[in-house]
Amino acid sequence: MTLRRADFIRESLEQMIVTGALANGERLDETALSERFGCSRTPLREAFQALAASGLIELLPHRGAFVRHPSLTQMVEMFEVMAELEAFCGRLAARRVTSEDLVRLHETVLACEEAVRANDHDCYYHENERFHHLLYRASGNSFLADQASRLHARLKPFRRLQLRVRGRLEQSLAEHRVILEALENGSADETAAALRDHVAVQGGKFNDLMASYNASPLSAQQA
Amino acid sequence: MTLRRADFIRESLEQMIVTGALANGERLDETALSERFGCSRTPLREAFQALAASGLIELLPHRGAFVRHPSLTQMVEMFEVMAELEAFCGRLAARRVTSEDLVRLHETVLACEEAVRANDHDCYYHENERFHHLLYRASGNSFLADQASRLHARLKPFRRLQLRVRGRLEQSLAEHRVILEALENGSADETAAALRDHVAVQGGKFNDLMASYNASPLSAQQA
DNA sequence: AACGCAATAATTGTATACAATATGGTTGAC
DNA sequence: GTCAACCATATTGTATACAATTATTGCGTT
Repeated sequence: MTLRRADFIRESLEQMIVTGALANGERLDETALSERFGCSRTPLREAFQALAASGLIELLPHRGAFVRHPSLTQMVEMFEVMAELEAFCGRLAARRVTSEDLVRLHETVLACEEAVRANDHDCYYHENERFHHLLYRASGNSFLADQASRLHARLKPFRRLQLRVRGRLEQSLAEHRVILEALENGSADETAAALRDHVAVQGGKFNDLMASYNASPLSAQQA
Repeated sequence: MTLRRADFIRESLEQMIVTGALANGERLDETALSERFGCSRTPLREAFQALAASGLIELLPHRGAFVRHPSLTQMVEMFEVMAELEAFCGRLAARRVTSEDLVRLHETVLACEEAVRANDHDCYYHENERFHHLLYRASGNSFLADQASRLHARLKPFRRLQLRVRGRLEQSLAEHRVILEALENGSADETAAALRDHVAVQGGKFNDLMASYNASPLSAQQA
């Protein structure tokens, strides 16, 4: 039971940052936040350390904690890395995937199909998460899986925006099917390529992303 | 000027962990360490947060901080990811590298040659670091460069052990030459492949690594 | 003798008090 | 009138005191 006050605060602040409730460049006032959370500055400062480590805020000595939303450039850079990490997961998984993994992956694809039919974006979103995390684990490299999961989590708000684009659900589902088929065939190159294309921000997707970025509350001026 | 006590402590503890001065599974006593560093528990706890974020220690609620050295399996996993990250850096750099970057890379290769002639392992080690960091930056993706640098830093103690193996210096230098040549030719595939081979733990290198791992102070029993 | 429970001790988590540093405004000189 | 230096204020960094939780040890029971 991890009932540490600091952990709760970290998660809360993380939510507030990624949802845009806290604007970019905003300074996190320790006193104000401690009153808001009904605690002292101590657990807040511990939460700050963790947030700074994951890059969500910047900690300037004797000056305070500042929210750092990724710029459009940084976001594209992160997606570029994410695409490569996922491709590598797929490459390894093509050799190492177990039959149980494949069963679970098939389940998520079926669930995704159901979600598309029902036009249930939230459901699709969650099954999509499950598909990707299963894939990370199927790589057989737990360190890689952790790294991929972390970056995946950081890109979460932007992915959510992307899925709002009309027709993206169906396209995403079709790509999942291609990935899974390549995986079952055990062809590493095809799996990797399919995942890279699935994740990478390129062509029309870039314009969609840029549009949603500009429309999102995260788009406040950069430092 | 970042003269925070907590930052100094973090670096100190980091050193103590990676050098093996702190054994695996060892519990970090807040009171004992605060006396040793001549400070209170507060900056120590902040340092713990940062160390936990980079995976060097594990923070169990109400139980304390425990040193977590990577197991041989985890180490191999990390090298597997490192190889892929560097390969990707090379792939991008092959398209994006500037002439200034190439000049600097040539300088490090020359310095490495000098170090090999003088049989100066420390000098070679530092120039090797410089070569790789230049490459990360040359990828033109600063997020990727950061991620690569972080993992590179975490693998530092093990790489140092590897370079001790007889003949490894000359082989490493030769590989640097191949990488740089591929980079100058602008051939992404060759650069990526050369870097993957350079970093990957495979064949005889695996045995060398395993031997040095078992001989190192980090090899204490896993949790 | 072994197991379980309870009280005690030790350690972590949090609050508060104090010290050090940066920021902003005011005053003075040029 | 502008710039620079200095002081006042606010905020961060650290120390210490207190609360909450866990580990340990001893005792009693089976």
